[in-house]
Amino acid sequence: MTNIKHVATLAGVSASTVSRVLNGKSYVNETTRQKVMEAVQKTNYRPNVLAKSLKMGRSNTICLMVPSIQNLIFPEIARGVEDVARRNGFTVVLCNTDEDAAVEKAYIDKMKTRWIDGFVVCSNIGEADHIRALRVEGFPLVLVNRFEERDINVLDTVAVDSFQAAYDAVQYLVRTGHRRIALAYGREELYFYRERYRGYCQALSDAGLPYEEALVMRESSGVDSFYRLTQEVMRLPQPPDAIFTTSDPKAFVVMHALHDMGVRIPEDVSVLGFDNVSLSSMVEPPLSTVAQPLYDMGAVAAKNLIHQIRYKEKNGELPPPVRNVLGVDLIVRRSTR
Amino acid sequence: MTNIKHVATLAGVSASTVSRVLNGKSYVNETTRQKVMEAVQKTNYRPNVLAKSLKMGRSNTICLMVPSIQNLIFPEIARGVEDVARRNGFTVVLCNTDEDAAVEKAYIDKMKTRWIDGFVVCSNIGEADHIRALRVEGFPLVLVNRFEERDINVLDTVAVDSFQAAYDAVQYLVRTGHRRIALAYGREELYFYRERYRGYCQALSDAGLPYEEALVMRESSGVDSFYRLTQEVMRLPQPPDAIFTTSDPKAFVVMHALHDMGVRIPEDVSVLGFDNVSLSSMVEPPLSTVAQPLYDMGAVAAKNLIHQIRYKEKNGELPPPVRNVLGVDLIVRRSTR
DNA sequence: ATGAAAGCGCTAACAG
DNA sequence: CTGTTAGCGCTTTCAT
Repeated sequence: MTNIKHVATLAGVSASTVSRVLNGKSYVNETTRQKVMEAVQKTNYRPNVLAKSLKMGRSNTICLMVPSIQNLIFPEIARGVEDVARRNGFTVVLCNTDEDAAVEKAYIDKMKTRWIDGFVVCSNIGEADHIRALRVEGFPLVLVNRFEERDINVLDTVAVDSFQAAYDAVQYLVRTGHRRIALAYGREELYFYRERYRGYCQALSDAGLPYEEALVMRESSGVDSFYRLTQEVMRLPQPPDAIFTTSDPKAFVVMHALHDMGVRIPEDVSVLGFDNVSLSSMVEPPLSTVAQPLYDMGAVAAKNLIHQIRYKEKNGELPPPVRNVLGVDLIVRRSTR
Repeated sequence: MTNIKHVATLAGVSASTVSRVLNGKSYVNETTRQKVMEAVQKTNYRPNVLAKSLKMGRSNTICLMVPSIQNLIFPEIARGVEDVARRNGFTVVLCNTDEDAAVEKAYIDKMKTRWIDGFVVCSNIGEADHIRALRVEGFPLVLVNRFEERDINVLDTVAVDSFQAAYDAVQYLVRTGHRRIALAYGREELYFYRERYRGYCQALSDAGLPYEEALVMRESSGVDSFYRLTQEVMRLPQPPDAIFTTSDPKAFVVMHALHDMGVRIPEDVSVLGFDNVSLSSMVEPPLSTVAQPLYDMGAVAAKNLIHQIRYKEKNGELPPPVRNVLGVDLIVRRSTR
């Protein structure tokens, strides 16, 4: 690898001059600038980012922490993050945590020693104060999707309005004639699932429909538990005429169970999902769902993070936190009537 | 951030001694070792990886290059890579290339300036000599899934035996009574798709079945083109009684088209996929498929890469390339009879 | 406008 | 066994 000194001697100048022309921070005589550029070309010189980072205390690298990239929604988010990172000269390090606090902590620790510039995290942050601590320590941080109510406007967040989205979704179901709407609830420790639940309740109530505990399916052991829960709810004396699921993967399981029971979708019961994961259009029937702009969420998160990084560089402190709320789209396909 | 000097003065020794106890390369008096460890604890000292990398010419970071993490198979592979990387103290940088040679080159360039230790690449390497060049330049490199025949035993590779897997799959179809087996061919510029095609042809021929060009569906514009192709093939005077697809996403599209035509699966036609992507068990009917051990492929690739890195460190040169061939499993679900 | 020198934090000879 | 020194490649005062 050719270094700045080679270039300098080749151009007949000092290393500092080369640095100056490359970083354009200071004025340099046009003719020497030319000479330097020539030498750079000739040697195909690339500055050593490590050395630069060491010197500058900045690595142009950000860390993306997700529970698991195997979970359908995170590849989309990750792609959004990576695209804007790349366009801004940043590199992204991928960390799968499996929602294990120990792994998370170990990763954070490791990232700090690399002088990572900031963190985009989609973690289960309920108890995760080691994540919140990041901002206190001065690290740019943005939370995507997973955070608590108390984090809003305290930390930077990006998400959809889960309450409103669920409310609108259920209202749609009511408007299209459904009267007994079941809910496939997600893990209750996650704020956004609680919000979707609230939206469901509120929409029911505003429509004058009763809330029935028997109609809310509560996940016990992973998404697969909805297979059994679907069977149970459909065997009720008065089974539901629609099932609103708080995520697409749950909808897939529900549809599967329904199919195995010989229940027709949407003739006997409508199924409405949440997320619009890439495969939701491929199942049979194609799933109606509330589309979260996953890619955009990643992109917005990265933009916000990079803004924080630059702001901090300039002002020595983090900008005030901002809450990014993105809109959803109701995609009507063929699983609802 | 506390640095090695703080620790040194706190422990009343020199920086080199601290370095020595932390890296355990050289013997250190037990009592001074104690003192140092104490100081390390007290200050919660973490070595600055950047400085270390700069000094050592190694970053403990590897680069994972994929066309797009949004493509269903790459999250699994990525997870395999990341898990073994983490367990070995490596960090992974994620690069989505969209199979764009320019993006690939830019990434490689950038990675080199970070002194990345090695590359795991799942790229469209047909013409990509900038990838092959990596090994010539001394970079540890392993190719997953995508490579040409001429790369085998020249570069490190990991993949399944696509020919054999396809051969066995078609043989299974024949054994279960299918006589007119269509093939959903993939992009022909990819070696592994050509191999699957070869396996298909050979199995047909060995079973005494004729090869019919009309029965091979050739992708024109992305996976969606199989919707139309399926319609066409099913409208043939003698339609197929089975469709073997060279990837699961193609199978999903095929099934979709079949369903829309009112063709029953598997009663009228069996569908057999390839990959065993996580969603293949969730579609209706659950997809029978040739399971590639995607996670393991990633894990093996990372292991191989790390071995190369260590070998090179020790011997100053790369070890001879190895070809890793992993086994597949035929998963029979309900889309085949 | 440019060069010399110091230093980011660490490791590895080289002495002792 | 341990301290001193040099240097990885870069940026940034401070002189000139």
